[in-house]
Amino acid sequence: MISALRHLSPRGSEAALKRFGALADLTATEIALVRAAAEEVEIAPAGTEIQREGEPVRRPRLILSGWACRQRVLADGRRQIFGFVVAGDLIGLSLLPSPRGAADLPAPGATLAITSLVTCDATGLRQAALDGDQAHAGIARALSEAVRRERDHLLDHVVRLGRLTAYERIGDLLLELYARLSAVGLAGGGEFPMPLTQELLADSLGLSVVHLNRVLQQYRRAGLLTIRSGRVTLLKPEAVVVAAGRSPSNAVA
Amino acid sequence: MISALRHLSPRGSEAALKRFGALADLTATEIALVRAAAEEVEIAPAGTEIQREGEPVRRPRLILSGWACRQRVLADGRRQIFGFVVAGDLIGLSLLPSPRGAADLPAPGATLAITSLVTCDATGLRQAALDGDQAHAGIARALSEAVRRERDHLLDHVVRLGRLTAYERIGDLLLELYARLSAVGLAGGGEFPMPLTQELLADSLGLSVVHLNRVLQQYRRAGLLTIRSGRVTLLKPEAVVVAAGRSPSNAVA
DNA sequence: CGTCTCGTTGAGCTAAGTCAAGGTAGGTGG
DNA sequence: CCACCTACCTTGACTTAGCTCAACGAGACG
Repeated sequence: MISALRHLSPRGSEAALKRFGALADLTATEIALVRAAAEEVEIAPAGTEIQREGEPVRRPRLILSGWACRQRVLADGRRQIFGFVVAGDLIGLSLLPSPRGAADLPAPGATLAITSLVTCDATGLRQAALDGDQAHAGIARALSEAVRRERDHLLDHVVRLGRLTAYERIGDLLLELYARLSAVGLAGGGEFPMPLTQELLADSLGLSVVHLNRVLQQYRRAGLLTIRSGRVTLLKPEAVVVAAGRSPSNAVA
Repeated sequence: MISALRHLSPRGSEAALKRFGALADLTATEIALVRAAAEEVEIAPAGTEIQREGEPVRRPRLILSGWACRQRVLADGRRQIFGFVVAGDLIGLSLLPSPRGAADLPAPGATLAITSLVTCDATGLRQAALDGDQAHAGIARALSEAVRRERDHLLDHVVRLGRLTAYERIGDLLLELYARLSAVGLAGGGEFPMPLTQELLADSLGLSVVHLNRVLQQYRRAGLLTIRSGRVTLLKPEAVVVAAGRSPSNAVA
């Protein structure tokens, strides 16, 4: 199931590495450490279940390129997606101490590769962060920051699902993705790649595919944005911010 | 705002301490450490905002008795509650390394005392967990476990909001509360105290108060449970499990 | 004996879901 | 090159879960 090929010399992972470094100031030594970790990559084809729910958590990995999502599937087939993972994000990372005991716990959700996914092992980075060595303080800060952001995204998602309308939810999620992809250099000028099917978006936003489609039409007809051939174009980003019901101050976050 | 009285010799906190100890096996020394931390308590009256959103995170605290909730309020007044906190739970705890930098970050949500809330400072416990001393391994495991459970509850909440019907959401939340309170000895025989108003429940479950009320009627009329004078009674717990759409295996979790 | 908070109920409305039928584009095999 | 999948998107018609507005009841409290 985790059919993975191993390669050397990854391509196209520069952005992810740069973004990881942007989480905190890193020393030259630390940067070298990160690059070394990214030397040996694993490629998972689209559709692969990187992590199965309930099975022991795998070692932490840094995404170098591609998209994944964390999800849970109910007994009757209903699915809820917790969030999406893009280049520069980490999966399976917990900065809890106690190396033993903390691992081998059942995963609270599955992780699914949406596109072909290139990752590298982040176990070394995690250990560097936890060894208390002052020389690795930057790595520690970067990983803390990554964990913190993941948690914040989850809280945002709870608000979306609980208290935003379908129209607001969509705008809000697209703005989050735009901001996150911009940080990795994968978005700019209001555009970004969008490999997510409407089914994935619907299962993330707690909507039916049909309704999601109709609400997207509203955005399209209002001239606020378009989604075509795997790309999102925010034609009027400020208007989308308003549509999402965000306060202007919260806009860029 | 954080009008807090300081007392010694807390009363009624035994259950919370016992439950904290149940998160992991603790040595006698560790138990003494926890008891020492619980010597000096802070009492926040109901309605107090223990932690304001956006303000620097306060030092971690262990709840000895009372209820609180973590929430976010939107610009137009809509509110989303992320979850409830009861005796034995921790608030403001992050086990990230880097003592500096990790603190002073803006809180991603507010924490509100629902009832009068008795807490004690958990900074010492946190430090004991992070100092790497083998003598504190139990504390470290207990805190990791607490963080892990909090995250799992949040994921459950996302599923509730995104993919469960109102009827299922209510049953599911009540079952979670029942399980958690049972662990502290505050619930048993299908009964537990319920200081939450219908407004709090509604803002947690992403429903309107009116609709929440009506769905509660359904449960009541079906003879599955009652909520009266601050107490929930699960008359047919197994039937509630079914109503919540949980698989039997997942029932007790 | 007002007033306040909380719970309850009715009436009517709307956001969102379901069911069902096409449409489009890329991919594969004859 | 065409014929045929298959996965995904789109649209229409209809149903329903959940919301809003509004009124009222009951207990708590000064």
